[in-house]
Amino acid sequence: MPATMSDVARAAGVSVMTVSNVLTGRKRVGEDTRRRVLAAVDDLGYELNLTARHLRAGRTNTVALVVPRFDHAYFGELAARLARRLEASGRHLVVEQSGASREGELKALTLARLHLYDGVLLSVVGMTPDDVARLRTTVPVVLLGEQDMPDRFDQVRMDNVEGARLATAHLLATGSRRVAAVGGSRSGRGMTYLRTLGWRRAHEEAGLMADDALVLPAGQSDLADGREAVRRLVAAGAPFDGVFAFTDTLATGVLAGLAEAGLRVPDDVQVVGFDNLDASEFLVPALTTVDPGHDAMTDHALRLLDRLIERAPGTDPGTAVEPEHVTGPVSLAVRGTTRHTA
Amino acid sequence: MPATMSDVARAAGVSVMTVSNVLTGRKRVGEDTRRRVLAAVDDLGYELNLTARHLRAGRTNTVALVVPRFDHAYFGELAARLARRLEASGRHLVVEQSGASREGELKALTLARLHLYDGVLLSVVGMTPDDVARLRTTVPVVLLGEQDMPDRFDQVRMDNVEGARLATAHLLATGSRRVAAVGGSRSGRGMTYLRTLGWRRAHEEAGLMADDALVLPAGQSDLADGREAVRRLVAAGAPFDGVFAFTDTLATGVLAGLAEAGLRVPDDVQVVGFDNLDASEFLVPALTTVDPGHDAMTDHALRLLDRLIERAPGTDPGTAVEPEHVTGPVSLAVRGTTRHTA
DNA sequence: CCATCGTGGTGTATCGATAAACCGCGCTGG
DNA sequence: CCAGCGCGGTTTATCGATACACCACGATGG
Repeated sequence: MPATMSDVARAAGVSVMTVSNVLTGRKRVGEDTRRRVLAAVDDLGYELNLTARHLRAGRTNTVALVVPRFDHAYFGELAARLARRLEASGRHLVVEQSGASREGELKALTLARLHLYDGVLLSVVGMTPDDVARLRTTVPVVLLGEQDMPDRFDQVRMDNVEGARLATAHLLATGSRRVAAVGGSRSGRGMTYLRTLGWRRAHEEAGLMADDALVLPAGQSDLADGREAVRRLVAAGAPFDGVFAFTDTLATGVLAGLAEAGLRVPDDVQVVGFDNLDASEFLVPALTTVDPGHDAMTDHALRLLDRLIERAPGTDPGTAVEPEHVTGPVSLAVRGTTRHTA
Repeated sequence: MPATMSDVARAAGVSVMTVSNVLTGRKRVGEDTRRRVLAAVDDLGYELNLTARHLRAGRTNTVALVVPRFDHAYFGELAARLARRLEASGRHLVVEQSGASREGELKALTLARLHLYDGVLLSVVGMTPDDVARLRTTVPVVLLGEQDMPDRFDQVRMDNVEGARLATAHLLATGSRRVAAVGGSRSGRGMTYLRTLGWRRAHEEAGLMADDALVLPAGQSDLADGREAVRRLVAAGAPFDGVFAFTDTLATGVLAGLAEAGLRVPDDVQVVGFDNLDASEFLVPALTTVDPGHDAMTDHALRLLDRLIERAPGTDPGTAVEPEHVTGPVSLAVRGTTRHTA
């Protein structure tokens, strides 16, 4: 039975409102009364109930980040960056998991869990643009999706096609001729499709033919999938001298697979990843990878979210801000898994 | 202006309570009325306000995990495991970050409490036993700390000393004679101290002398710290033929440092980590590491938390459950960074 | 033939904090 | 001499959902 505000009020011989005022400092309170209240608070071990405050005030100073999975390094780093920024503005980040499934994401959204937060950053993976379009929520939401989502929402994306093109072009420019696309897929609209597109485009630009047999899909376990992809390539006897792995985690698995197969990196096979995770620089050899401009994306996401949150009080549909779709700048971090020349 | 329950009630021509009953299914409602209500809900795009429900019900079906940092693989994996278990019992996990500092942990705990989570799993790092002892909380809390905390709280720990002893003993048994302790510290009570203790103990048991000069502290950035430790060892010209890194992340950095220095693993230098992260198996060579019995720890933590949550309604101090301190079983996952024989 | 029960609903108090209105009181200025 | 005001509070209404008591009405049973 936690102490409530009126317990404190009674103990201090004042009204609840006075206790509230002392605690929030929103109104002047006599020094004497103030001390009595604080003493009572201390005495009863009282703690403010944020739920109640939220109900009344409509603000939580808390932003949620909904990610597909807790155990993906990319999202961990994303969360850390966001938390740092939010902390600076006196706010708070909590992370929730959607389970990387369409159902999970929908549940995370419709379950009205959203109302617990001032705003939500939603990493869309499983949901289709249609699902998103159907969302009826009044809570400020910014999508961190990979694919292009309906205009109704703000969205921050990576430039998947360009990043993939950069990665593949670099492999081709440094001498690789048969570049596998690990994590790719020939259909859909998601990240995998877009990066496959970039991979294809780089081939075209180099006047080369992309071989669809080198497109290897990934499943749920990136590390194992990356290794498995190499195993399959080797088993199939398909010649390959380069790998564009669609995430750094997949690339890590790929490196393991190559080592297992006795293939040297970058001498026999060059490898490029995507994400530029903290750990990638420390792999042996250090991973060449696409840097999706983390900081720029973080900045954009928070700017868009704040814009929505500011507007919230009025919520005048007339003055509705025009949703923005921004795309981060990509670049290539060249390291040890690729050669410097052909 | 989001639609409220009474908006729905008005639209459907029923009372608020009936709407509530339809939505929660807690009471029987006539099929006809039910349909009208659902239609109105759909029509107005109504979303349940969890904040209000929580305020009234006093339950959230949500458990919070407070970790030092979002961007540490260990905590990501921990969160994923916990979420999986909680999901199975119809509950929900949210993750918060404390910033690895004493203040951060205290603040996070306060916030967590205020948010009316049903329970909190707190990864203690910065707080001292004294801080913990001072905590006055009515919310179910289970500590996931490294060091031993006051009896008043349930706590799940790794067997740090034994794990470190195992790791070091393995290095010594397979021929290493000068084993660096990367991430170690000669004082304090925390994880670093305990693992240093295990490192020392293994030496004693082998009748060898542990050299304090081989204890290298780590800072905030494990990956860089691991690499830096090797650089320092090499620069100092201190001979060493084994490394016990206090986390797998440090070990990853160590491997990078060794590669940079042209030292072969495991031929010139053997390496053992601690944590058995998912990625560790995929490093090249695959990392030998201490497995802290993740599943057992998860099970224990949730069992203890549930016990506290069950008891919560009554909260009779007389029937208070006796707090438990459990320690997970550690074992060694032997892989490629160590040899099989001396 | 009346007491009892089940069905499908309604009314009201309540969770804890807070915004806004209000209220004595002593002081000041015109 | 009185309107006006700053100070230090108190009262009241409210946020949105839900627990609980209650009620009308028809069916059931002994």
